[in-house]
Amino acid sequence: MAVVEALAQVAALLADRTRAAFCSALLDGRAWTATELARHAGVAPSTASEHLTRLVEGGLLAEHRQGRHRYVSLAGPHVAELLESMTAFAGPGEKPRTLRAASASEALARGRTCYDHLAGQLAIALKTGLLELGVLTADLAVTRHGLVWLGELGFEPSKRQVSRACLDWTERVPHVAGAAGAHLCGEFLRRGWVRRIGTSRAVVLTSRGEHGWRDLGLLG
Amino acid sequence: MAVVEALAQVAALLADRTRAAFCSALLDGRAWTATELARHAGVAPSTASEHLTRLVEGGLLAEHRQGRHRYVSLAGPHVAELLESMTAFAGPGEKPRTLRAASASEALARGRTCYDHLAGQLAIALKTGLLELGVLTADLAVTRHGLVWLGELGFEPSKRQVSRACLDWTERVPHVAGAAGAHLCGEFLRRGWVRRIGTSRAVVLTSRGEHGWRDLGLLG
DNA sequence: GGGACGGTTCGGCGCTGACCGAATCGTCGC
DNA sequence: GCGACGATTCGGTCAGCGCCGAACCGTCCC
Repeated sequence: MAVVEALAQVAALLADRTRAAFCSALLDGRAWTATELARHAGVAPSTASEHLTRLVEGGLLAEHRQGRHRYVSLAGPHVAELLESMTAFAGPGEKPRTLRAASASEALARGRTCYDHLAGQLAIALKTGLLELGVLTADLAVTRHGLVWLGELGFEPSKRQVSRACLDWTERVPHVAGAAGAHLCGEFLRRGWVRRIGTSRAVVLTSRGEHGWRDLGLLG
Repeated sequence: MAVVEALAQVAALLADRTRAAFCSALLDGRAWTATELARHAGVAPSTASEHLTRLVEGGLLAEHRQGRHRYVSLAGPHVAELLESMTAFAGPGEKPRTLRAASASEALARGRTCYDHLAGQLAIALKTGLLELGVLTADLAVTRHGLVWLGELGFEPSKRQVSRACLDWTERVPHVAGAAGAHLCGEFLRRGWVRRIGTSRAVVLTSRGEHGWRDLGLLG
């Protein structure tokens, strides 16, 4: 019964609109200040402060104080995976109403970061390429050959699970998370192959990136 | 922002102690009547009825009316996976207080069903055996050889994902879910190799089952 | 030092929702 | 038909919590 209690508690943390908005914003993998989140969610700073305290105590967020700022971020990849799987379950939802909202959600569907890896159509394209190259199996496990291939891109195995399926909530099929997904995303950003759009989670494949992917055999 | 709304709504469904208890009970994969669940959770039948309606409308449960009974069950494997991943996140929780609770939770830790597949120490033993036989890779994907092996046990691939890692909330490591996990569990129950303890989710490996597992090379 | 600003604490308001009991409906079995 | 029983509806109560504004604390910068 203690387990039930714990389940209800973690669910309660996300059951509030404002806290859910905080977590959703933090899915971009970066650290936000308390005020930024308050403005983002449209609540008073005092309200945001209390919510953040609860989320940190609940283990969903990590905080890190610096001078007069309180930076918060997701407590780890496991939190991101939990959030994505819940969002995927919650489903596509209804269509956006305004033109502004429509173009924003379209950009997100095209490509975005999901904590530390890629998501959206871009991630599915990447997965397809990796499948064709024989880096991944159909169940998204990395093959022996795949490990060599990843190694050439600077990947080094750690104690973290190499590959992990993460259900994409816009495409409704799994994309690649785990250590490999995180490494690829980081490498693409570092090389300028993938670039963030403004300050949002949305990303695009640059023309340099398209070139790079083609050279690696990921496209076509 | 519609996505945030949906996330909060599905979380709110599980944020209540009673509803969480319902879902947790239904993780045994069977259908329960409304009254059974009410008694199980210690609430009035009227209260249970309202909760069930909300859970069904939210897509978490499926109902199926028969005469004067209302049977409910989890809406599918995706719900079970969501519940297990949330429970795994919520963590081991504190120790049980009473002797009765302790022995019950010990039985659950030893072996249980998780919707349609095995969980607990028994599932980890199974996973270890499957790894040694080369049926699975370290990332829990089924190998080509594994498909043949499973086929000899009557497994036929469908459109459902063959293998899927499901985080075990007592053992804190992944066990095997997906179509393969479900088939093995069903087959073991059918053969009498694994038996339910009373009416709970807990299961044990029978002596016949131990024999069978040894013959298959799963033990030792 | 003094002002600006990020963050927190506290008191109070208002709404949501979880719960029960009583009444009612439908089904089953005698 | 009649009683038993599972399930539902409805009205009413009560606790919990999300929100804000005001006051306050620390840090930064001039």
